[in-house]
Amino acid sequence: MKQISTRFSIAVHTLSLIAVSPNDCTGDFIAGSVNTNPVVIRRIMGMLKKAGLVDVRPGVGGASLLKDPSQITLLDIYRAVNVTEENQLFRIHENPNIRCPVGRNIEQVLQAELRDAQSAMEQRLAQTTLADLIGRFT
Amino acid sequence: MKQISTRFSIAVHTLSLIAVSPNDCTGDFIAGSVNTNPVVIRRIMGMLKKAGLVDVRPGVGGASLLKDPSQITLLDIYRAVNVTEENQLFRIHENPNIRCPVGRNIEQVLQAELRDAQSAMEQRLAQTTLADLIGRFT
DNA sequence: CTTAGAAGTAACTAAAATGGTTACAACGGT
DNA sequence: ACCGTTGTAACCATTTTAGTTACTTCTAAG
Repeated sequence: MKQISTRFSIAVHTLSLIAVSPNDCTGDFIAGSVNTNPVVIRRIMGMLKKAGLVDVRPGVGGASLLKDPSQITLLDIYRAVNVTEENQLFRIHENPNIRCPVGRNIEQVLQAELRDAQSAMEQRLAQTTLADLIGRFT
Repeated sequence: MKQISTRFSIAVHTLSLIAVSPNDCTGDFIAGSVNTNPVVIRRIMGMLKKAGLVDVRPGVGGASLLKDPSQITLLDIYRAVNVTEENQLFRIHENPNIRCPVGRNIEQVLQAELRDAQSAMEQRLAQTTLADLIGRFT
């Protein structure tokens, strides 16, 4: 089955690190904690930057949060790294046979259901903030 | 972003067809309504069969539901076609640095949140039955 | 018993997404 | 000016899909 990219969990990890140790958070340092290649971190940092969650300084290095951890939800992070795809968790097969009653209506009927299901997941993500997570890294 | 396979929507389409026209539901007929290759349908039918949702008869052909449409939820179908993967919608990066407080705890903390989010989506899918959908194919 | 039609399945392919990697340009304090 | 860092481009191996061809197996009808 298809799974949601580790970009999401890496982004949460990255933001947690920045929140916990505001100093020394270079891409290489974060990559060391995540245990991956620094370029992977830079790519994700670029998405977080574009989403307005972090400020990254070229040259000198180091990142800082642009919002308080209590104001950043998992949904914010999820949306930041799931680029380019607007809103579609589920795919629906295309071009069903419109001469068939089922084929003619399946897309519209299913889309409403799947949108609701996706929304249920996202609303759950919106309930947890970065601050909530940090509190559990005892 | 990764999306959930069209296997799911095709499976819903397939079961709807079987429920609406219990006769003549051969793989080729279903493939004609879905507008894909018959082998794709046979593969999905095999999964639905293994999940105990349909009975398919080799030789003569034709499929029939093993449960009433009001007893088949979208979650049942979702689970039937998302084979082999047990329960993981989200992936979490592996082998974080355990010498880092964040790296040491991120997996456990995140896993609880993501499980809840996935569960929220699945519970929404469980609220809709095949009978609900069929009623909308006017 | 034979045959036609259908399911079951293996094997191959193209396309897309992912995550890792190397390489290099651009930037900015010290 | 230098050094460490960010920002990207380019490339690659792996995985997942979904479509396709081809072949075997099965069952009912003739």
